[in-house]
Amino acid sequence: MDGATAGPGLAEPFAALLDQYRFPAGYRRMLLAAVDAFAEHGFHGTTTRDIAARAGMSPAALYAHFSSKEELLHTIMSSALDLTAGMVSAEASRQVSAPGRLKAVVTALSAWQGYHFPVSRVVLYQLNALSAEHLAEVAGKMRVIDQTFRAIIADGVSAGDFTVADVRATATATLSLCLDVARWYYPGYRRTPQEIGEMNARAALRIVGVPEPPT
Amino acid sequence: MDGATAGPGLAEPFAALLDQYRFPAGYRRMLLAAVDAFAEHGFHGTTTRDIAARAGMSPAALYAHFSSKEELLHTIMSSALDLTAGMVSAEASRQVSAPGRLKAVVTALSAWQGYHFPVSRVVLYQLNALSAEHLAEVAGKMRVIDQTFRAIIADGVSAGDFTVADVRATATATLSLCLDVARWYYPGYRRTPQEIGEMNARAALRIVGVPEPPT
DNA sequence: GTCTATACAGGGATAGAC
DNA sequence: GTCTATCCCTGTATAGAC
Repeated sequence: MDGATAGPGLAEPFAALLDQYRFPAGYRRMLLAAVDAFAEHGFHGTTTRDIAARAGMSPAALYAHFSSKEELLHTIMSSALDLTAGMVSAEASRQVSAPGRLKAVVTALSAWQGYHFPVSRVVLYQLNALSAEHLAEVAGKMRVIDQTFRAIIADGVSAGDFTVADVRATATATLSLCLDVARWYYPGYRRTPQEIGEMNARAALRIVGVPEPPT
Repeated sequence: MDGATAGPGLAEPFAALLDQYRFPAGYRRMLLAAVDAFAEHGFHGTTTRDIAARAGMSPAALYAHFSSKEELLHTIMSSALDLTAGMVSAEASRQVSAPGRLKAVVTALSAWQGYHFPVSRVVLYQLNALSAEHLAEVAGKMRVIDQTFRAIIADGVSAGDFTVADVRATATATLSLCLDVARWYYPGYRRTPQEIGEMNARAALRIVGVPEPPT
């Protein structure tokens, strides 16, 4: 339980994205400290004292901003998923062809999972620490991303670009490529998140039966 | 924290595999109860009282078999990984060609991750609850599986069967397909673990540039 | 909105009988 | 090897001052 006191932390790239929310300073410090702590030790393995110490504040300061540790977790997941889903939707609409859209979303989401691996780990692996209500809400946000993948693959099949036996299963497989990056990626890995994204896009296109990527 | 008292639990398929270890009855019940509890709530979210209740024993009975909760976790991971790595090696040696071996290991490992999803979740997502020594040992066992995948892909490239840009990255991608099954699979899913394995094998072969699976 | 101090429940582990 | 009883620390959350 070392935990760097204050300082940026591994969630620094995520911090930049939070700017658009205009959160109060203390609230924001606490939130980012919690992302790093939850990613390292999990929700139940993290104490409110640890979060507060990383944020450079007293344990009680947490409750000026959040009613409970669980609400803090929910805020992290909810904002992270809004940003992720928005990014995926934006990437999907930057191209028209199904191969172009699949390449764009797999590249971007894979890179995102590496670049933002602390918060992505929290989102993927701390779901069952949420209350039933919060879990249902968060699961709904995740479903939006899944449906984007399904729609792209279904379109590619309709257009005759893709050859797949099962649209839903293929969406799951291509999503697995992207999401699993958050599990194994670590800073200093020999490839950048962007490079990982490009290789995964190539793999995803092969999975749907497109041997060479579109330009 | 409901938790079915005693009874088989979702780790029942794993229980059958443990027979070869000839563990004492109480030890075995405690171990299986812990698999279900850790898979549901995580290591830190599980109490020794919860484990004992699921096993139908008193909290103190745990310490007749394990010196600590962490040692119990380590025992689960270590035995599960031995069984998994053994299964993967056996599948890899049942075929001679690289395409045949890749198909065999991806099918078997994907099905395994679905069939044994509780223990697989514990192995994949509770690693940082281990002591440094235990983590190093467990990571070594995981590396064996990764190297099996790398060897198959390298062989396929050498033999001219596969066309990949990066052997290690391709091993990671095909492994992601298999391992991520443990994250999203749930009992009652519309496809059986075996069917998931077969679809993932098809996807993995496409990733390495084999358009149609070998028979 | 931040602090110090603290209430109070919960959890890992042990003692000692059977 | 299993039980009952319990120790004692840790952790979430609150009270109340500034």
